[in-house]
Amino acid sequence: MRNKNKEYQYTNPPTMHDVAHVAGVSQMTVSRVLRGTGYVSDDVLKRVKDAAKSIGYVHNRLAGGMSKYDNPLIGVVVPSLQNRVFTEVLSGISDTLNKHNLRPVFGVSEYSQELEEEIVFDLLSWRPRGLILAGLEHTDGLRRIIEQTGVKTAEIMDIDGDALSASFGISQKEAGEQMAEYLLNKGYRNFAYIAWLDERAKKRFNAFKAYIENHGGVISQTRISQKLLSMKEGRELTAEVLSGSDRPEVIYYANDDLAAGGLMHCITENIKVPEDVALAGFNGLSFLEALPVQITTTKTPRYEIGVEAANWIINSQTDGKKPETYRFESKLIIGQTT
Amino acid sequence: MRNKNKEYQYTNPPTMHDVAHVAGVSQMTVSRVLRGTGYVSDDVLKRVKDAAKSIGYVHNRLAGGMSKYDNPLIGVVVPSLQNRVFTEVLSGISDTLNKHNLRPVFGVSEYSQELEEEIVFDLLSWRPRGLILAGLEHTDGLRRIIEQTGVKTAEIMDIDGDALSASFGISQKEAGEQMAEYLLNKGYRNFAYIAWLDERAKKRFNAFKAYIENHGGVISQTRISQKLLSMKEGRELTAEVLSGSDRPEVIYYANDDLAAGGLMHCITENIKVPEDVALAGFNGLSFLEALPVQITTTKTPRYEIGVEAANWIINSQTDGKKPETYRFESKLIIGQTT
DNA sequence: AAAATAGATGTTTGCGCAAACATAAGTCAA
DNA sequence: TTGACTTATGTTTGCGCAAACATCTATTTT
Repeated sequence: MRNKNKEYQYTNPPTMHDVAHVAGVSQMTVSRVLRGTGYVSDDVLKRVKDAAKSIGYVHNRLAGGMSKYDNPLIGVVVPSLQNRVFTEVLSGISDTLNKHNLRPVFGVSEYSQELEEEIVFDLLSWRPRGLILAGLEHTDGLRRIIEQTGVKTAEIMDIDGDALSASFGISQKEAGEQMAEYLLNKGYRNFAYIAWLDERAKKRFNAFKAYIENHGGVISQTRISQKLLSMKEGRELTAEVLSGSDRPEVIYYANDDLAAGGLMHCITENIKVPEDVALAGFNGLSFLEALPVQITTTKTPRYEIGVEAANWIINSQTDGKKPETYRFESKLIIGQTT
Repeated sequence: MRNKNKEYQYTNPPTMHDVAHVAGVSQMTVSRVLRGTGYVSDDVLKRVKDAAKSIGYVHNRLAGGMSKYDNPLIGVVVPSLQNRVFTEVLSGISDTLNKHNLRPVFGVSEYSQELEEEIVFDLLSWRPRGLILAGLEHTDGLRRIIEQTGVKTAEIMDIDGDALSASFGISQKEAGEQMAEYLLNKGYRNFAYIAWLDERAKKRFNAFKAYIENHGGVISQTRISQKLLSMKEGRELTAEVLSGSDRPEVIYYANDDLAAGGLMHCITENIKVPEDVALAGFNGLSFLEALPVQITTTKTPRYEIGVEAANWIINSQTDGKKPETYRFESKLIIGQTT
């Protein structure tokens, strides 16, 4: 075996055995060198590393992953990549995983629970160390799979409901009520609501509506977009809402993009904000700071949620514990539009 | 073996062998049922599927992946998730891969070639079917690894340079020249440039600058942000550029977010666009349509680039072919800001 | 009726790695 | 100088699956 023959015909792609042959050691020694475990002499260390580099050896995790059970993959499923909220959470997740040399494998569910289930089932075939999902609403099938496999699962963005094992997010209910309370205190009574109803927005709005109606206010109009939520959509729906005879005093939007679109409509049409109509958004995206007028909104710690969810996957023990809730605070940002 | 004993104590997590035991068939038959290949009777088919579901069996790709060589993972590395351009490309990639039941494993390089190399090396340990990278600029180490492993690699967003094996994008050079030509024809001669210099923007600007200077124009100011490119940044830098004594006639921005920020500054400060200063962006993001004024920009087919790159990975043969270039057309969108 | 074929299932084997164990040489204390 | 450890390496084994091949039965063809 101590044969430094550089002409060795290794298989394609090269294996540890090929590296071992070139370096004149055993396969196991190569394994030790490449993982940095156990005892290895300096001489052998160098020979092996050189050999690996010279033949272009790349570790094969499919093989090693089989014998042990410690996989550096984390499954991540988000509803959309078009929504900044999710890309910011993803950023937090990605940055955190990077630090630990873990990789996200991921899927986009298009806001469909069925597709989410399919994707998760597929992701589980990679035996990921953990799973990060958006929201608390999932199919029964998904819940069952997760229980049966016992995969460590973090649910992000929402904490109002039953978590599988840990949820990370703000209270949508509280955020809705907080905004309602603020707007009522400002004296507004006639409200409109513009949204695209994803689960989180739905919870927020229900709390908002209940609070308003219990305190002498009224939701006189609601507009639910079927398309995705964007500035353009917000602008169009705002035009609709304001064109009617019963003009609301305030429009509450399901997110900042919609609200910013509404503001653009008002600027274009010379509608005074907040005198003619007040506007409020949700999320507290940073682009709001660049607008001519600061929009009132609720700021949510999206990046941090991603970071903490990822950290939890990495560090926590979940041996039969009860579901945990990691509550993040949302913050009312009072701008010039209310 | 024909033993339908439901009390069978299977290992945790369950394997095909466990399913086989419960269903009273051989492991190989289970494999056939679950993959839908070969001959299986209806009776056995049902028994196996039921057994798999009842014990919560999830396919283990780490095992199967070893014996064959056909992996449903695709490695994807993008510079950032904060930049909409990349999330839109990712959407195209993700949608396309979804259709073929392939999954992206992915990493964010933070615009660092060194980090990109590290991530790619790590991704390769999963023996992905292909790799999608952003841009044509990579470390020598990365190039070497890709050659040695022969992994099928698509490079997206840029085609002005040497591709490893296939590049998908627009000609940044041409886009820069096109905008320069248009603005010169409009009569503008004094230009400012605001950017965050990533490789693509750099190429675009160099072509833009050369064209301007060769045709009697002058770039009187350039501002390079060290932070990420955002509306807020665009607004601040625009304020700076316009505060000097030598006011440019036009500001060319490296992307639409910056340009929109500039527009917001002008709206706020009552600066007339394009009379006092003209503005031009890049990308043609859809949120521009919601702004009070249409910004002149260059529209790029980001989603399509993602789709085509993914399709190429899925379908093409790359046995020693020369590098291919898939050229997409960018389109000048003339708005009201020039 | 014999031969050929389609249909349904089982058995053996090996993928590339790392855990577990085995060996062997060198170092140190008593 | 012996035994106990430390350091450095090798050997065997099995992870879970799918390819390759082997059987065997029921049809169909000639």
